[in-house]
This record gives sequence, C-alpha cells and structure tokens, in this order.
Amino acid sequence: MATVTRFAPSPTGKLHVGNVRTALHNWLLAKKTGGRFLLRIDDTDAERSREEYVESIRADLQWLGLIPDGEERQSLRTELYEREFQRLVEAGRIYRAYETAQELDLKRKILLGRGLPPIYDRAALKLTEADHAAKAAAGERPHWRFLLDHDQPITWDDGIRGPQSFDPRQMSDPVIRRADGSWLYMLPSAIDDIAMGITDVLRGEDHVSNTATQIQMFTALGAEPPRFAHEALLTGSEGKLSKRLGALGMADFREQGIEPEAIVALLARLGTSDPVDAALDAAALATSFDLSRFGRAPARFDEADLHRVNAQIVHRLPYARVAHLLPQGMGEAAWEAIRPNLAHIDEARDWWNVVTGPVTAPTFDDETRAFLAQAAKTAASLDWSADPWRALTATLKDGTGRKGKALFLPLRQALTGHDHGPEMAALLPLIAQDEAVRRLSA
RNA sequence: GGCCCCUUCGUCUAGCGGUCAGGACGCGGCCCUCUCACGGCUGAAACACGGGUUCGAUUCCCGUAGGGGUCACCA
Repeated sequence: MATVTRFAPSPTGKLHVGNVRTALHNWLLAKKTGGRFLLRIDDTDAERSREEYVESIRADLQWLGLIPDGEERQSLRTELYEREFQRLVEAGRIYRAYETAQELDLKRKILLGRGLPPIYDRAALKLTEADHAAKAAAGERPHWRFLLDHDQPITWDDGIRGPQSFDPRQMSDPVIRRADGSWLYMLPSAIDDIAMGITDVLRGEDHVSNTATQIQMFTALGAEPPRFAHEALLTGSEGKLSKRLGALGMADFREQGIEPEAIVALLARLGTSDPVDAALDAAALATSFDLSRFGRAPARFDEADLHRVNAQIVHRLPYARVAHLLPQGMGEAAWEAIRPNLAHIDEARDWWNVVTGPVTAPTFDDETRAFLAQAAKTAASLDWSADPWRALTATLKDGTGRKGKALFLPLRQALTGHDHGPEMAALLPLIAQDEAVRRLSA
C-alpha cells in the first residue's frame, strides 16, 4: 500500500519553522515512496480558527513547494464524525459527563496536592439513567468522554522513538465533544486518519500521549492504527522554540530574502545525522529521507545557519528561476556572473547597477591614473565580443610590466567602484565598451 | 509535582564494552586566485557530573544536575 501522510495544522496562527518542519517531513516521507501528502485543516475549534490563517497556511505550503495531493477540512466533515460518534456510543465507548471546567480543575488540583497523578476519576460513568434524566430535567446538557479500555495495554513501535508502551489506567478518558455538540481534536483526528487512508502519522513529540489514546480509538472504530513516528521538537538558540522564532512566519523569511529552497534544505536535515544538502529540488531530499536518522533530542534552529544555506542556494539558482526577480535588462550571462557574490537575490540589483553605471571610483595617484589612461586607450581598440578582460589585461601586462594585484586591482576599482566583486572576465563584457572606456578615462 | 524522552566538538550528529571517539556546518591556517565565493589540503575543538557492573566504559545500571515534552471541554 502506498504511503499516505498528512499535515494537520489548526488555523489558529501562521506556520512557523516547527510546523513547517513537520509538514516538510510528511511531504518527504510520502514522496520518498511515491505516496501522497494530504493537507487537513483541523479547524474544530471555531473560537480560535481564522480563515486568514487557512489561507496563509495554503500560501506558505505553496511557496515552499510542498503541494498537497488533497485537502480536507474538519469543519466540513461533521456528518462523518456524527456517524462514528453514534457507533461508539452504541458500543459503549463514549459516555456522558457533567462536570464543569471549574470542577475538573478543582479535582485535578486536589489530586496533584496529594501527590497523585491528575487522572479523571470516571465519576460520570457511575451515573444511572435516572441521574441522566434528572440532569436533563434540570437543563444540564452533557459533554462526552471516550472510555479507555483499562485492560488493553497500549503499545506501538514508534518510527523515531522505538517501542512505546502506555498504561491506559494512567490516562484520563478524553473529552471528545462539548455539551454544545462541538468537537474536540482527539476523535475527529482519528476518524479522519482512517477515512483519509493515512498510513503514517509523523508529528511532534508533543503528541505522543495523544497517540496513546488515539490508538484505542482506532481500535474501537474497527481500524488498524497507522504507523506512528514522533520527532523531537525544535528549540531556538536560547532553548524552547523562542517566542521570536515561534512568531516568525514564512512571510518574514521571504522579506529577509530567504528562499524557500533554503528553508526546505535546512529543515529537511536539521536534527538528523545527515549533512545539510543545499538541494534545489526537494524531491532529491526525499530520496535520502530516513526516519532512522533522526535524533531523539531537541535540535536547535539557528537563523545564521539558515542564512548560510540561503547563500549556497542562491549561488545555485538557475536564471529561469529568478529572472522575474531581477532588474530590467539583466540577462542570463549577468545573473551567472553576479550570482556567486550574492547572499540574497535582491542584491543582484546592486551589481547590475555597477554594470549599467554610473560608478564612483576611488581617487587614484598619478602613476595609477597614467596606467588607467593607457588601459582606456587599449580598451577602446578591443573587440568587445571576444573576452575583452583577458585581452585587456594581457596587453597591459606586456605594455606596462604590471602584474598581479597592481595590474588587476586598479582596473577593477575604476571599472566597478569596488575592490571586490564578481569575476571581471565575466563582468566586463556586460559593461558597454564605450562606458568602460569612459570609466577608465575618468 | 507525577509520568515520558533526552544529554558526545560552538552547532547537527555517528558510536550500539576495547576506536588515535568519526563526519557535516562553523572557526583558524595553507593552496588555488585580480577581489569575493567555489574547490583542495590541513588545524583547533566533545563523551554533563558522581557512583557502581566489568579485565576494560562514551557505550550497561543507579543517582545528581540540566534540557525537552505532557498531565485542557487547545491542537
């Protein structure tokens, strides 16, 4: 059976590096075997879900090149949840409860105070039909809990963490539906994973305890649980996922001149034993993607690393990929000449301005001015279409005896106004001959 | 606080009782070179701490410290 993975964000905020990393890994896991990667908008929480975030999630995935092979939206699937819910009620796996949030909170605090784990006491399970009728008569509507099977130990072989086992007696029966009928995360997620044919659930380790209870849901729903893997979370340079990093969205990176390829390349490998590969094509990263290479300790995300990878990526980007981002008139030859000197694509403009001019050269001493005057004369007589830089420097070398830095640096400075920059052999042909002569004569 | 996971160069990590503790990124040096970048060579750089077990611990066990996660009518 082909691999089917899913990325299931709740649209309560913008995607940050942590989310994106999980999305990417799911994409890689699916594509590695030619499987499918699905997007599921987990918007059961109507209070916190916002349409603008749904759109920004889609846009960010698009930008990153993580195109979903399908999209579902939980708020549109409540009929399915209702059906499955009824099945579980009839099977006795869901029961009614009436404690208020405040009461539950109090119970938890009491348990905690006595040094006991804050597990729900199942008081509502002991209610009789008469009790329920009385509650109803008093206008109290129940919320609903999933009944964990205490006699069924929970185990799975985690793709990253290895064999896992949980004792359901140590866990609370999760509330799955509010009194107003709205859904909580836990059950719809399991129902959808079944309905969508998800074979592999890869998510952050903040979900391991959810996996434990959801495994019982899969079983109760009559389905074989998918494979699970939980990756260690990312931390910022000062531990945790810093507030700053958590708040940084893809749009912020975009504005900083970070290319999606750089984010993909770094996040694909960070926390694994594979070296970062500045690949332009995410599919190439998928081939070597392997859960067994993941560490179990939280990895640090360093923005400086991202900028470094970005520079490597920019140095490899083909003209076709960037043409629409370049200044008017800047062609492929110019891009290839300038590209190695860029950390960000938009810096191409600076070097293109050097090509088109005007440039401001430093002040030269008399001897150098004489040399440059001779260079101007030579340049004027050259065939500009035939490697003018080589011809120019060769002629001047013979004519003046200058060599090395003394030969090249003044020419570079006069022609570009800088003492560093792209290779002159590639840059000079881009500068018009008369313009070059003018700069050398100035 | 309970439970779970984790701790090897600055960073990401390999290691699965005996290794000069390896690689990658970064950093230093050299080479290449008109500059920057690339590339090549090279150098510095780590087993959190304390007890065990063992002929021998980075590796196994216990403890301490530290980090992360989780214990919601959030996802």
